Amino acid sequence: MDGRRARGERRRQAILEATLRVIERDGVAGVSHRSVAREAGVPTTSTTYYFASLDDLLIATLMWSADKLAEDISDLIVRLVNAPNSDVGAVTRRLVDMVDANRGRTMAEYELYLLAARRPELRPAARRWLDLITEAARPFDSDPVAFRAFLAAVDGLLMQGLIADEPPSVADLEPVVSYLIRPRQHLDRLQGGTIGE
Amino acid sequence: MDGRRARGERRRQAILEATLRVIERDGVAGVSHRSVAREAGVPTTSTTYYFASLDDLLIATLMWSADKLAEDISDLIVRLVNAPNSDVGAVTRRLVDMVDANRGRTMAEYELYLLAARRPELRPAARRWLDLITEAARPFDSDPVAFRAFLAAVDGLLMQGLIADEPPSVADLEPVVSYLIRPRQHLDRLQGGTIGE
DNA sequence: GAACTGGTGGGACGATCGTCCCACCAGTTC
DNA sequence: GAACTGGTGGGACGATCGTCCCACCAGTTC
Repeated sequence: MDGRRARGERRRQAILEATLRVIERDGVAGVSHRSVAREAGVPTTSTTYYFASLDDLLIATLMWSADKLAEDISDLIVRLVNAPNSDVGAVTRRLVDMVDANRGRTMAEYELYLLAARRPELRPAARRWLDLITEAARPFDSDPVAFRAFLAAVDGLLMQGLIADEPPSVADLEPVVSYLIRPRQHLDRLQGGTIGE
Repeated sequence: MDGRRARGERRRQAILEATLRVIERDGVAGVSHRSVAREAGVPTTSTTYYFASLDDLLIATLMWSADKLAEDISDLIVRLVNAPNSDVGAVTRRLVDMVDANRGRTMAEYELYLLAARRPELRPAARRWLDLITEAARPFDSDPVAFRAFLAAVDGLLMQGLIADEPPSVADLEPVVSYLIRPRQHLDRLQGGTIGE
């Protein structure tokens, strides 16, 4: 193994990670060769050495980041699909975590969405988690329509959580998540309850 | 009325409209004093005359745009809440329209979301339509949890529609929208159906 | 019609940007 | 150890950026 190549590969990775940190902190707008180089502690020319253009750097970073996140999230959802009665709380806690502790990460993800809306080549990366989950859930899923609604609502809850004055709590989100996962149970409970429709 | 002021007000408005066109076409990243001035057909200095900084221009544009959109959308949803059995199709068509014919407009709206996630002063504008609808729907709404799920899913369907390879059709979305609006009916139909759970 | 004032628009400033050039270093190959 | 090669990093280029200065125009006020 060529030691030069190995160190090069490490530096390339360091640049990707630095770029993601810049995006989390300042958004895609804050990414420039110089800002990334400063963050990574490398000379300005390194970023052009490893990535043909700033655009390439941005795309590489967002794809890499989306890949990490997709595997991360889909694990959670697949587990849920396999055992829907197990733990609504786990999903809710994960969502809260994404708009609170991992807020920067989630914003970066939606920066990617928006970029992908304008650039077709980024769309597969942006849809990665949706595709993974949909594929994994297919054999277990008896109600694809309700499942699509659930996936859409997850995106919406996250986006709306990002623009709330303060991040929603588990108690805020749990009823909604529970309804989305077990709608029948929710509706039955409501019917036996008060107002009705 | 001072004719100078009147013309000034018109030019101010023209700058706002030009800025929105630039955002729709190239995103927030494409907005600069020069690009907006070129789009509006005014000298570069006009934009700084009417807006103290580029940031002010951006914020003013997004707030104005969000206001327009909020009233537009909330009309539709309020009508729906008042008569839920009337026309699921109207809502679906509106959603399809937002990711197809009015795609640029919708992307601009989500640029605002993302900016608002980073800047608290923009959040009221970004939440405008959510707040309007929630307020208007309150007296008629017997299931706030399902309603929140519906609103989240609308955001998610729009975002996911923007990153689809081609915009979803009415036929694609109608089942999901129908389920979100009349979940009980959907579930009952499913139970009498095939696989069941 | 003179003084005032809201708006106009050309031109410039320093800063930052993406990108490239090029001399050089440090491992690798033979 | 000489030739090669992957990577390094300082420095510069033209372009574009936000913002400001300032002479001026055109309605308004008296």
